[in-house]
Amino acid sequence: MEDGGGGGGGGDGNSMHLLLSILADGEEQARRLLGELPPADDEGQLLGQGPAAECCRGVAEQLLCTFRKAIAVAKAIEAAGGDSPRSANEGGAGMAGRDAAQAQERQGQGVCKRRKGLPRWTEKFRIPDDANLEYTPDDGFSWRKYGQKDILGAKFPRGYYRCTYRNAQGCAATRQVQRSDADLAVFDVTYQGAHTCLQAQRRAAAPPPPPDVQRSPPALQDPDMQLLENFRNGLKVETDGLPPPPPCFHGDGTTAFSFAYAAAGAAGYSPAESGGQRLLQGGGCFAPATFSSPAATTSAGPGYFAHCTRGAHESPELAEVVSAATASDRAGFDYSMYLHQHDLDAHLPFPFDPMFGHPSSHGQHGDA
DNA sequence: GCCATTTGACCATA
DNA sequence: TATGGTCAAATGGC
Repeated sequence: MEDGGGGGGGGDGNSMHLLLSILADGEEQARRLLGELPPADDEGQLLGQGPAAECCRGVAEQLLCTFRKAIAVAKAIEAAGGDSPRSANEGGAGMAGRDAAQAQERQGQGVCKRRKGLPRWTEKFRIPDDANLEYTPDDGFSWRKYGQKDILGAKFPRGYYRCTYRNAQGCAATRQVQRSDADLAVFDVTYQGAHTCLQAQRRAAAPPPPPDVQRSPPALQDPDMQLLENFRNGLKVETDGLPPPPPCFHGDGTTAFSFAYAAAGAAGYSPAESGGQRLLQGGGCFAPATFSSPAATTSAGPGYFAHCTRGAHESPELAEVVSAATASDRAGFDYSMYLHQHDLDAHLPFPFDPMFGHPSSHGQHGDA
């Protein structure tokens, strides 16, 4: 399934269309069922009916809602998987001239030259004004620099870092640090792969930081967060090639970047608007670009911002993740993290809010 | 001696 | 073929 999953492109597209067709059918039937039931009053009580009918209506509504969610997820997956790059795990297969250990390592870690199989997101760090030119963003993790390269069209070279514990603990996390051309005080830091090393575990075990200095890394130890992460992985979002979005102005006049409209373009999906943006203060703070909703997004201060461009590509786990996601509705899976109204309205012929339940609950994933 | 950084080369991808 | 990402030898600091 994984590589054959390589069929990821065309064959899966047909399957997805079939799936969408089935789901649409189910949705229609649920809708009809709902239509057959007497309407409810403002308080949800069925007019002139007993508890049984009320229960039926509730179930029918739930059914309709479930179908809508499933359709939305399927559409998002379909869109995200359209280009279906090969799985990173395939990277090692075609390699020649490298020793077996390297090939094995790459396969094992899902690493290929462009590491497409790993979750990828970009954050922005604003360094303190008094920082020297050698300053590099410190997210609290220990990184080892393994390369630097001049990037076409960029004034400053890009530094390549990997987790210090890559060898010792097999942590596949890497990051790329590049100073912004537009603002010397700003670094674009692209993370790829979550930390699986002990420092991530220590962080996970540590008491939560104050909301304005969120330091939890993308190493998602929490199963729910991992689920979210994995699901994100299947929803590719790229900002490359897009015109710069309008800046977001903070109250104090400073400017933060907004990458809200990542090119989910083809995917019709743009997560960053709410999913990834987080503003934090000053260099050294880590912006996990986690999955807070707009409501939960904190703006701890000017000058530091992060956005999430989960560029992960579909992964073999996606199906499993989606399955878990769709099945874990009661478990609090918040689809809105991934599927935003803007993104799906164009695809879905139904109102969106009901679809994701209670809007007020959005973004409260981390509240518990 | 160990570890991190630098840097040129290699290789995969687009 | 150009470009980006990674490797690994060389180098330097502790």
